[in-house]
Amino acid sequence: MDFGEPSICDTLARMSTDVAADLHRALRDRGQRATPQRLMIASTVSSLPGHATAEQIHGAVAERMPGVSLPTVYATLELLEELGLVRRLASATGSAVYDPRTDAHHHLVCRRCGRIADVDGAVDDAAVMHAARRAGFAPDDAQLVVRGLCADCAAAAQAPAALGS
Amino acid sequence: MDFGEPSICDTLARMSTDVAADLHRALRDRGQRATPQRLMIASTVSSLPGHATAEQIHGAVAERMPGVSLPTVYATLELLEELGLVRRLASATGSAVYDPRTDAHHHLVCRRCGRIADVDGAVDDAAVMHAARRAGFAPDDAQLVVRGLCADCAAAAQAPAALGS
DNA sequence: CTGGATGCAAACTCTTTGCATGCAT
DNA sequence: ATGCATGCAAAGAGTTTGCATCCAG
Repeated sequence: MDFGEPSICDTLARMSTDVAADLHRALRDRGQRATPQRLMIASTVSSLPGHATAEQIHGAVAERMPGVSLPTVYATLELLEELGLVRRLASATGSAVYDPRTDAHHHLVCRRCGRIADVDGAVDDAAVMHAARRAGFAPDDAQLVVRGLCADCAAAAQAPAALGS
Repeated sequence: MDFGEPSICDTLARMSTDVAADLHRALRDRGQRATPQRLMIASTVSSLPGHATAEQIHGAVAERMPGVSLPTVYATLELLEELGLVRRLASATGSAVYDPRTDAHHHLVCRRCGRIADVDGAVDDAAVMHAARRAGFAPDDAQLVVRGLCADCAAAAQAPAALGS
């Protein structure tokens, strides 16, 4: 339980110590290695303002740790998803997005630009969850996906030719 | 309003007349062409028992109308989605799936095999919809996505080594 | 007739895999 | 020292695009 060894302190100094330490311990428990890349990717993801694609995460990581490869980012994101530190969302527009929020929340998906935004609010899903269990399905969690137009696209749709000012 | 012309009757005879006739009229209203491929793809999609990938739809269509190309299937599915006859779902496992059900319903997504199943039931999403509008989002509809394990995968997870009868 | 739709093939994007090197343990 | 993780490159899957031909209107 001694984390005083400074072998990775150069790396830790540039990332959120909490996330890195938690991940380090979680990986130890699983018998996996706490590499600087993994710690940095986890730290970067947890500090994201919102959702991001693998490529965006790769770019953000590369700013502070050049040389990290995209396959490593994918592998680490898969690992972080198994650990419950990030959630992968299937985007309608090609690339998957990763959500650093692990608490219960819902999503707004713009049908025009594909952007995904978080939205909070209580949802009564008891009837559906009950129906799911009756069908033999073992639910982990449920999220509401609201399709529609984001504020920008709604404005663009109402004034498609008014591009002035 | 005279649909008696038998120019596409050979095709119509092999598909649901209702869907084909409805699509024919909808396309006419949009100034687009009612080709045999489009009518057959629409008919095939509407008769699907559940969700299907573009490739599965292509295969089903090819059984009754050989020679239809995959790009045409994609283009037609995009057209049908615009017309509201089918809904494209972003699958977690690579390929997108198309849902012939256009009424309000919800989905069970297996985190292990990726299968998507329908589930019915009322969901109270008023709070989230209100929060969405307050954020400037213009919602079209909302569906609940329940993640978990399907019956098959739950059984496989509980008895990973017991493969006997 | 005429322009939109099709079929073919190739391009394109995103993601995963194979293998040699390197580093955490 | 040991073997998992990395980086590179290439393969793979799914989807879209370009263009010549064809057919619905």
